[in-house]
Amino acid sequence: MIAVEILNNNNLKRTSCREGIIDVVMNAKQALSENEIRDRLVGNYDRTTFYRSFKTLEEHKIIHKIVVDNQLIKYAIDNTITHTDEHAHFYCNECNSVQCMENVPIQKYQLPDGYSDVETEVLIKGTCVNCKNQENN
Amino acid sequence: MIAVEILNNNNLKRTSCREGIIDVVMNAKQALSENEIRDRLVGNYDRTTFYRSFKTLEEHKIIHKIVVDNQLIKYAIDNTITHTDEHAHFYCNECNSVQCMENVPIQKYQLPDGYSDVETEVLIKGTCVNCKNQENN
DNA sequence: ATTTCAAATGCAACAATGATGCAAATGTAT
DNA sequence: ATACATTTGCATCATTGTTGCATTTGAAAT
Repeated sequence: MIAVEILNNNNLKRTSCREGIIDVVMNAKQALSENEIRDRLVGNYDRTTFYRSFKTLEEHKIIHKIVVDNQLIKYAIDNTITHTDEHAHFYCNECNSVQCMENVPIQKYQLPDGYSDVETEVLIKGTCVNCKNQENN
Repeated sequence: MIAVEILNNNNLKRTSCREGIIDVVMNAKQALSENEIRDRLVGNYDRTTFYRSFKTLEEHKIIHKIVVDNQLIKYAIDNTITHTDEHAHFYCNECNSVQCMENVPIQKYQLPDGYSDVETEVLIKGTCVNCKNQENN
Protein backbone atom coordinates (compact mmCIF):
# COMPACT_ATOMS: atom_id res chain seq x y z
CA MET A 1 0.00 0.00 0.00
CA ILE A 2 1.21 3.44 -0.91
CA ALA A 3 0.68 6.71 0.92
CA VAL A 4 -1.84 8.11 -1.54
CA GLU A 5 -4.05 5.06 -1.28
CA ILE A 6 -4.00 5.23 2.49
CA LEU A 7 -5.13 8.83 2.42
CA ASN A 8 -7.87 8.06 -0.10
CA ASN A 9 -9.10 5.11 1.92
CA ASN A 10 -9.51 7.42 4.86
CA ASN A 11 -11.14 10.24 2.93
CA LEU A 12 -8.23 12.52 3.69
CA LYS A 13 -6.93 15.07 1.26
CA ARG A 14 -3.62 14.19 -0.30
CA THR A 15 -1.36 16.93 1.00
CA SER A 16 2.37 16.72 0.70
CA CYS A 17 2.92 16.90 4.44
CA ARG A 18 0.62 13.98 5.19
CA GLU A 19 1.97 12.00 2.27
CA GLY A 20 5.53 12.65 3.36
CA ILE A 21 4.94 11.59 6.95
CA ILE A 22 3.31 8.34 5.86
CA ASP A 23 6.13 7.58 3.42
CA VAL A 24 8.80 8.17 6.01
CA VAL A 25 7.07 6.14 8.72
CA MET A 26 6.24 3.25 6.38
CA ASN A 27 9.75 2.94 5.05
CA ALA A 28 11.48 3.20 8.42
CA LYS A 29 12.82 0.02 9.93
CA GLN A 30 12.31 1.42 13.42
CA ALA A 31 9.78 3.66 15.04
CA LEU A 32 10.82 7.29 14.64
CA SER A 33 10.51 10.34 16.83
CA GLU A 34 8.80 13.48 15.62
CA ASN A 35 12.13 15.14 14.92
CA GLU A 36 13.49 12.10 13.13
CA ILE A 37 10.48 12.18 10.85
CA ARG A 38 10.76 15.89 10.25
CA ASP A 39 14.43 15.53 9.32
CA ARG A 40 13.61 12.92 6.71
CA LEU A 41 10.79 14.89 5.13
CA VAL A 42 11.55 16.61 1.86
CA GLY A 43 9.51 19.77 2.34
CA ASN A 44 9.70 22.17 5.24
CA TYR A 45 6.45 22.60 7.09
CA ASP A 46 5.18 24.89 9.75
CA ARG A 47 5.25 23.49 13.25
CA THR A 48 1.47 23.69 13.51
CA THR A 49 0.88 22.01 10.17
CA PHE A 50 3.19 19.19 11.09
CA TYR A 51 1.53 18.84 14.47
CA ARG A 52 -1.95 18.82 12.94
CA SER A 53 -0.97 16.31 10.27
CA PHE A 54 0.26 13.99 12.98
CA LYS A 55 -2.91 14.40 14.93
CA THR A 56 -5.02 13.64 11.87
CA LEU A 57 -3.00 10.53 11.00
CA GLU A 58 -3.25 9.31 14.57
CA GLU A 59 -6.99 9.93 14.76
CA HIS A 60 -7.47 7.89 11.62
CA LYS A 61 -5.30 5.14 13.07
CA ILE A 62 -2.75 5.36 10.30
CA ILE A 63 0.19 5.88 12.62
CA HIS A 64 0.41 5.24 16.35
CA LYS A 65 2.49 6.52 19.21
CA ILE A 66 4.80 4.47 21.35
CA VAL A 67 5.75 6.19 24.58
CA VAL A 68 8.77 5.33 26.70
CA ASP A 69 8.79 6.74 30.21
CA ASN A 70 6.83 9.71 28.94
CA GLN A 71 10.08 11.09 27.63
CA LEU A 72 10.65 9.55 24.29
CA ILE A 73 7.81 9.39 21.78
CA LYS A 74 8.16 7.31 18.65
CA TYR A 75 5.73 6.70 15.83
CA ALA A 76 5.08 3.67 13.67
CA ILE A 77 2.60 2.62 11.01
CA ASP A 78 -0.53 1.17 12.53
CA ASN A 79 -1.43 -2.52 12.50
CA THR A 80 -4.57 -1.84 10.51
CA ILE A 81 -2.44 -0.55 7.63
CA THR A 82 0.07 -3.35 7.57
CA HIS A 83 -2.55 -6.00 8.46
CA THR A 84 -0.41 -7.43 11.21
CA ASP A 85 -1.63 -8.51 14.63
CA GLU A 86 -1.21 -6.47 17.76
CA HIS A 87 2.37 -6.79 18.86
CA ALA A 88 4.73 -5.81 21.64
CA HIS A 89 7.14 -2.91 21.29
CA PHE A 90 10.77 -3.06 22.25
CA TYR A 91 12.80 -0.21 23.65
CA CYS A 92 16.58 -0.50 23.69
CA ASN A 93 18.07 1.11 26.78
CA GLU A 94 21.39 1.58 25.01
CA CYS A 95 20.64 3.06 21.60
CA ASN A 96 17.19 4.42 22.56
CA SER A 97 15.60 2.86 19.51
CA VAL A 98 12.04 1.58 19.47
CA GLN A 99 11.13 -1.39 17.33
CA CYS A 100 7.85 -3.10 16.58
CA MET A 101 8.16 -6.77 17.52
CA GLU A 102 5.83 -8.07 14.86
CA ASN A 103 6.47 -11.65 15.88
CA VAL A 104 5.85 -11.10 19.58
CA PRO A 105 2.06 -11.15 20.01
CA ILE A 106 0.38 -9.58 23.01
CA GLN A 107 -0.51 -12.19 25.58
CA LYS A 108 -3.85 -12.52 27.23
CA TYR A 109 -4.16 -11.25 30.80
CA GLN A 110 -6.70 -12.56 33.27
CA LEU A 111 -8.36 -9.59 34.92
CA PRO A 112 -10.30 -9.54 38.20
CA ASP A 113 -14.07 -10.03 38.00
CA GLY A 114 -15.95 -7.15 36.48
CA TYR A 115 -13.09 -5.80 34.43
CA SER A 116 -13.22 -6.05 30.66
CA ASP A 117 -10.31 -5.37 28.40
CA VAL A 118 -10.36 -3.80 24.99
CA GLU A 119 -6.71 -3.29 24.17
CA THR A 120 -3.36 -4.06 25.76
CA GLU A 121 -0.07 -2.26 25.30
CA VAL A 122 3.22 -4.00 26.00
CA LEU A 123 6.58 -2.27 26.09
CA ILE A 124 9.62 -4.47 26.68
CA LYS A 125 12.83 -2.71 27.67
CA GLY A 126 16.28 -4.19 27.30
CA THR A 127 19.15 -4.49 24.84
CA CYS A 128 18.55 -4.89 21.12
CA VAL A 129 20.44 -7.22 18.84
CA ASN A 130 22.58 -4.47 17.31
CA CYS A 131 23.81 -3.21 20.65
CA LYS A 132 24.44 -6.73 21.87
CA ASN A 133 26.60 -7.49 18.83
CA GLN A 134 28.59 -4.33 19.30
CA GLU A 135 29.45 -5.32 22.85
CA ASN A 136 31.12 -8.48 21.56
CA ASN A 137 33.56 -6.62 19.32
CA MET B 1 5.84 1.77 56.26
CA ILE B 2 5.31 5.45 56.83
CA ALA B 3 6.49 8.38 54.72
CA VAL B 4 9.25 9.46 57.12
CA GLU B 5 10.81 6.00 57.14
CA ILE B 6 10.79 5.86 53.36
CA LEU B 7 12.63 9.17 53.18
CA ASN B 8 15.14 8.08 55.80
CA ASN B 9 15.77 4.78 54.06
CA ASN B 10 16.63 6.70 50.92
CA ASN B 11 18.80 9.30 52.62
CA LEU B 12 16.40 12.03 51.64
CA LYS B 13 15.64 15.02 53.81
CA ARG B 14 12.23 14.96 55.40
CA THR B 15 10.54 17.95 53.83
CA SER B 16 6.83 18.50 54.09
CA CYS B 17 6.36 18.48 50.33
CA ARG B 18 8.02 15.09 49.87
CA GLU B 19 6.30 13.67 52.92
CA GLY B 20 2.94 14.93 51.71
CA ILE B 21 3.30 13.47 48.25
CA ILE B 22 4.24 10.06 49.62
CA ASP B 23 1.33 10.09 52.06
CA VAL B 24 -1.17 10.98 49.39
CA VAL B 25 0.12 8.42 46.89
CA MET B 26 0.36 5.62 49.45
CA ASN B 27 -3.16 6.15 50.75
CA ALA B 28 -4.76 6.44 47.34
CA LYS B 29 -6.72 3.47 46.04
CA GLN B 30 -5.92 4.45 42.48
CA ALA B 31 -3.00 6.01 40.72
CA LEU B 32 -3.30 9.79 40.80
CA SER B 33 -2.40 12.53 38.39
CA GLU B 34 -0.11 15.36 39.39
CA ASN B 35 -3.06 17.69 39.89
CA GLU B 36 -4.99 15.14 41.88
CA ILE B 37 -2.03 14.80 44.22
CA ARG B 38 -1.56 18.55 44.51
CA ASP B 39 -5.23 19.00 45.40
CA ARG B 40 -4.93 16.52 48.21
CA LEU B 41 -1.77 18.02 49.66
CA VAL B 42 -2.15 20.13 52.77
CA GLY B 43 0.46 22.77 52.07
CA ASN B 44 0.77 24.91 48.99
CA TYR B 45 4.03 24.51 47.14
CA ASP B 46 5.75 26.25 44.31
CA ARG B 47 5.36 24.56 40.94
CA THR B 48 9.10 23.98 40.71
CA THR B 49 9.36 22.53 44.19
CA PHE B 50 6.53 20.17 43.50
CA TYR B 51 8.08 19.17 40.20
CA ARG B 52 11.49 18.60 41.75
CA SER B 53 10.03 16.59 44.62
CA PHE B 54 8.36 14.34 42.08
CA LYS B 55 11.56 13.92 40.18
CA THR B 56 13.47 13.02 43.33
CA LEU B 57 10.87 10.47 44.42
CA GLU B 58 10.87 8.91 40.97
CA GLU B 59 14.66 8.76 40.82
CA HIS B 60 14.71 6.94 44.13
CA LYS B 61 12.03 4.57 42.86
CA ILE B 62 9.57 5.53 45.55
CA ILE B 63 6.82 6.43 43.12
CA HIS B 64 6.48 5.55 39.47
CA LYS B 65 4.72 6.99 36.46
CA ILE B 66 2.05 5.28 34.45
CA VAL B 67 1.46 6.88 31.08
CA VAL B 68 -1.67 6.47 29.00
CA ASP B 69 -1.44 7.56 25.37
CA ASN B 70 1.09 10.15 26.43
CA GLN B 71 -1.81 12.26 27.59
CA LEU B 72 -2.64 11.17 31.04
CA ILE B 73 0.10 10.64 33.60
CA LYS B 74 -0.68 8.94 36.86
CA TYR B 75 1.57 8.09 39.77
CA ALA B 76 1.59 5.18 42.17
CA ILE B 77 3.80 3.88 44.94
CA ASP B 78 6.59 1.70 43.60
CA ASN B 79 6.75 -2.07 43.90
CA THR B 80 9.94 -1.87 45.90
CA ILE B 81 8.10 0.03 48.64
CA THR B 82 5.09 -2.22 48.84
CA HIS B 83 7.13 -5.38 48.20
CA THR B 84 4.76 -6.57 45.50
CA ASP B 85 5.75 -8.14 42.20
CA GLU B 86 5.73 -6.32 38.90
CA HIS B 87 2.18 -6.02 37.79
CA ALA B 88 0.05 -4.79 34.90
CA HIS B 89 -1.72 -1.46 35.00
CA PHE B 90 -5.31 -0.95 34.02
CA TYR B 91 -6.74 2.14 32.39
CA CYS B 92 -10.49 2.63 32.32
CA ASN B 93 -11.62 4.23 29.07
CA GLU B 94 -14.78 5.50 30.76
CA CYS B 95 -13.74 7.06 34.05
CA ASN B 96 -10.09 7.63 33.05
CA SER B 97 -8.83 6.03 36.22
CA VAL B 98 -5.60 4.06 36.43
CA GLN B 99 -5.30 1.15 38.80
CA CYS B 100 -2.43 -1.13 39.71
CA MET B 101 -3.48 -4.72 39.05
CA GLU B 102 -1.46 -6.26 41.81
CA ASN B 103 -2.79 -9.71 41.07
CA VAL B 104 -2.09 -9.58 37.36
CA PRO B 105 1.60 -10.41 36.97
CA ILE B 106 3.55 -9.46 33.87
CA GLN B 107 3.87 -12.40 31.52
CA LYS B 108 7.07 -13.53 29.91
CA TYR B 109 7.59 -12.64 26.25
CA GLN B 110 9.77 -14.62 23.90
CA LEU B 111 11.99 -12.19 22.03
CA PRO B 112 13.87 -12.78 18.77
CA ASP B 113 17.46 -14.01 19.02
CA GLY B 114 19.89 -11.45 20.31
CA TYR B 115 17.39 -9.40 22.24
CA SER B 116 17.49 -9.38 26.02
CA ASP B 117 14.80 -7.93 28.22
CA VAL B 118 15.21 -6.15 31.52
CA GLU B 119 11.75 -4.86 32.25
CA THR B 120 8.29 -5.06 30.72
CA GLU B 121 5.43 -2.60 31.02
CA VAL B 122 1.87 -3.68 30.42
CA LEU B 123 -1.09 -1.34 30.18
CA ILE B 124 -4.50 -2.90 29.72
CA LYS B 125 -7.29 -0.61 28.56
CA GLY B 126 -10.96 -1.33 29.00
CA THR B 127 -13.83 -0.84 31.44
CA CYS B 128 -13.30 -1.08 35.19
CA VAL B 129 -15.62 -2.79 37.62
CA ASN B 130 -17.14 0.44 38.91
CA CYS B 131 -18.11 1.66 35.47
CA LYS B 132 -19.46 -1.74 34.50
CA ASN B 133 -21.70 -1.81 37.56
CA GLN B 134 -23.03 1.65 36.81
CA GLU B 135 -24.08 0.53 33.34
CA ASN B 136 -26.35 -2.11 34.85
CA ASN B 137 -28.34 0.39 36.91
C1' DA C 1 19.59 24.55 72.71
C1' DT C 2 22.70 26.72 69.38
C1' DT C 3 25.59 26.65 65.57
C1' DT C 4 26.78 25.15 60.98
C1' DC C 5 26.46 23.74 56.32
C1' DA C 6 24.74 21.14 52.66
C1' DA C 7 20.33 20.56 50.62
C1' DA C 8 15.78 22.21 49.41
C1' DT C 9 12.73 26.03 48.38
C1' DG C 10 10.72 29.94 45.91
C1' DC C 11 11.14 33.00 42.28
C1' DA C 12 12.39 34.56 37.73
C1' DA C 13 13.21 33.24 33.38
C1' DC C 14 13.47 30.45 29.31
C1' DA C 15 12.56 26.37 25.97
C1' DA C 16 9.60 23.08 24.14
C1' DT C 17 5.18 21.55 23.17
C1' DG C 18 -0.04 21.52 22.72
C1' DA C 19 -3.65 24.16 21.09
C1' DT C 20 -6.80 27.71 18.64
C1' DG C 21 -8.44 31.63 15.47
C1' DC C 22 -8.15 33.45 11.07
C1' DA C 23 -6.80 34.98 6.43
C1' DA C 24 -4.52 32.98 2.47
C1' DA C 25 -3.43 28.97 -0.22
C1' DT C 26 -4.49 24.42 -1.89
C1' DG C 27 -6.89 19.92 -3.13
C1' DT C 28 -10.65 17.89 -5.37
C1' DA C 29 -15.17 17.37 -7.32
C1' DT C 30 -17.91 19.45 -10.78
C1' DA D 1 -11.53 26.21 -15.46
C1' DT D 2 -14.41 27.08 -11.52
C1' DA D 3 -16.11 26.67 -6.83
C1' DC D 4 -15.89 25.44 -2.25
C1' DA D 5 -14.51 23.07 1.64
C1' DT D 6 -10.22 21.77 3.68
C1' DT D 7 -5.60 22.69 4.88
C1' DT D 8 -1.78 25.72 5.63
C1' DG D 9 1.02 29.29 7.78
C1' DC D 10 1.25 32.74 11.07
C1' DA D 11 0.27 34.92 15.40
C1' DT D 12 -0.76 33.97 19.83
C1' DC D 13 -1.59 31.83 24.18
C1' DA D 14 -1.45 27.94 27.84
C1' DT D 15 0.96 24.31 29.89
C1' DT D 16 4.84 21.90 31.19
C1' DG D 17 9.92 20.79 31.77
C1' DT D 18 14.08 22.88 33.16
C1' DT D 19 17.84 25.81 35.14
C1' DG D 20 20.26 29.59 37.96
C1' DC D 21 20.45 31.83 42.12
C1' DA D 22 19.49 34.02 46.54
C1' DT D 23 17.02 32.64 50.65
C1' DT D 24 15.36 29.30 53.79
C1' DT D 25 15.31 24.92 56.05
C1' DG D 26 16.62 20.15 57.86
C1' DA D 27 19.64 17.62 60.45
C1' DA D 28 24.16 16.70 62.28
C1' DA D 29 27.70 18.30 65.47
C1' DT D 30 28.73 20.91 69.33
